[in-house]
Amino acid sequence: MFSQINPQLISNLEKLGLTENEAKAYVGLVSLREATAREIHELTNVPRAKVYELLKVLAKKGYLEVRQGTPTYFRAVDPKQIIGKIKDEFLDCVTETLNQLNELSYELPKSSPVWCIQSEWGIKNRIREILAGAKEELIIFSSSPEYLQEFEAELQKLAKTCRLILIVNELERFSSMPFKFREVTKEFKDSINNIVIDGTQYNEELFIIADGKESIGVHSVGNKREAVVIRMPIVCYMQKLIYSKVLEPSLIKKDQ
Amino acid sequence: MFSQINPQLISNLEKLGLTENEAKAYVGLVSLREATAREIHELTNVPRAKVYELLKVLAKKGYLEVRQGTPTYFRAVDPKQIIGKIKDEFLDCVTETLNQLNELSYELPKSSPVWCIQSEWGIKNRIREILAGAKEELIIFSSSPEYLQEFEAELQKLAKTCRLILIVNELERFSSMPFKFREVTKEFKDSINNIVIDGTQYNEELFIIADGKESIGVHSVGNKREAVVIRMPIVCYMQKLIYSKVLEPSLIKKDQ
DNA sequence: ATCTAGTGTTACTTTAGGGGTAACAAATGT
DNA sequence: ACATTTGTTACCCCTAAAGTAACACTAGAT
Repeated sequence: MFSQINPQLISNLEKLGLTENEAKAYVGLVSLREATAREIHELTNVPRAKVYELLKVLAKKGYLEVRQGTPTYFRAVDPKQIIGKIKDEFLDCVTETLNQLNELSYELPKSSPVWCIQSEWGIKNRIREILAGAKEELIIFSSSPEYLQEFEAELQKLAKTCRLILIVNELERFSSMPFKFREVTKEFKDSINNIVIDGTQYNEELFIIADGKESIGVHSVGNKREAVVIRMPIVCYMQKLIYSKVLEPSLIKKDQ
Repeated sequence: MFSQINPQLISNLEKLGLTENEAKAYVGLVSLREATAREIHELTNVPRAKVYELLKVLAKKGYLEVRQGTPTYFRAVDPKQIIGKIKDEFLDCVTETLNQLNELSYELPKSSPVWCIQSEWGIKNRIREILAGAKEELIIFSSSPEYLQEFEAELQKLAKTCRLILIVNELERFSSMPFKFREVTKEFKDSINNIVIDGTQYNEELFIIADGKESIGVHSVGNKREAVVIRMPIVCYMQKLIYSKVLEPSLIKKDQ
């Protein structure tokens, strides 16, 4: 009674493959250490009638031990063992699945010209992929220090192997990062600040051009982020051109 | 068409948290690399109407990228990334869950006298636990070399630190294992061979007594295995006595 | 021995999520 | 202008899991 069950724990166990009631019963039993069906029911509010079958299932899975009798007593197996078992089985499944998927997809040609990515994780993932693939030149425009910072490690590595051109909208806000930044023209800065199309406001946060053939633009629409990957060489050359005009003339690198 | 979808792969992906249709759609897209909703539908037989929402969900999860248009094109993200992400999230969940469970259960007192274990895995687990806890003496009866063999490694370690008494029903069948075995009396051998209670046949496969205070008996009922753990010192002393009478008199160790 | 409270089982209802089908508006192509 | 395809919506169906209620059986109490 005093120790109310942690709903977060229940939902975690559900992610590990138990049903809600199974999770509740197991947690109840771990709390009580050793108990009858009724005691578990009273602690967890799982219908008493259900507790019996649940415990049977859990016993068959090896999650608990049984002492026959009236009433029957149950005892939880050490969670470390149980969770360890679940983990091992899951990891086996992971490697097998990956192998099976790889049989289907020889290697990804990354063929197509324009792609839109809608998941936060997918965007970061793709950015890292592009950074990892950059060989010679990397042009980056950023208006969000926080977001850029997430890739600081990768960028520092890249700084050794290829030409890094970092363009930002306000120098001061990026002063904490150990890179040489350039600033865009005021004109450009104002024009990019808040783009509104069809009533929705776009906010360009990051733009990367790698080796003049691959680009990714990240912008937020409302509170959602979205990214567009463009792989057509022509488009990227064009965009390179734009960015070279976007910089304050005095800051343009000569050898570019 | 030619590359029929591997149902094993689908069920694996389901274990990793996708629904059946999500799995099919994803596998279809990985196979096609880049495709429209219709193409995925034709390859996987997932109703076309469903494909759209499925792909939306998968895109939001970051499993694929989108090229807007009519028709909209979809592209699978490298499975290594996706499965890796799923794995990481799962492992996070595992450690969090374990911590939460451990907050509930300080340490398991393993108090109670008699417990029954019904899962194959749970039995082996408990046997190893008992072996690990043995300090001085270990009496083991086995009638199944295959089963005993599973614990060969543990037993070899134990042989150095405590008195190992291995009793078997037929010496020849255990000749492949590097231990000194003793044989039971014919009388006992016959009596234990096939015990029938209430029409069901019990087959005692393994019996362990550790330090005269903890015992586990494993027997098969029909094709199912079951184990009984007994932790009452009295019972175990009694059983030790029985086993000392069970051995051929000539084989009894003097200092026992 | 009888009564009663608690144990264990069974059958039924409800609910939610996933899957399948059909119909339709919008977009595209002829 | 028409036919086809795309993308969306509204349904139905089925199942797994959760919740409910009733009942036979046991064990202890009187």
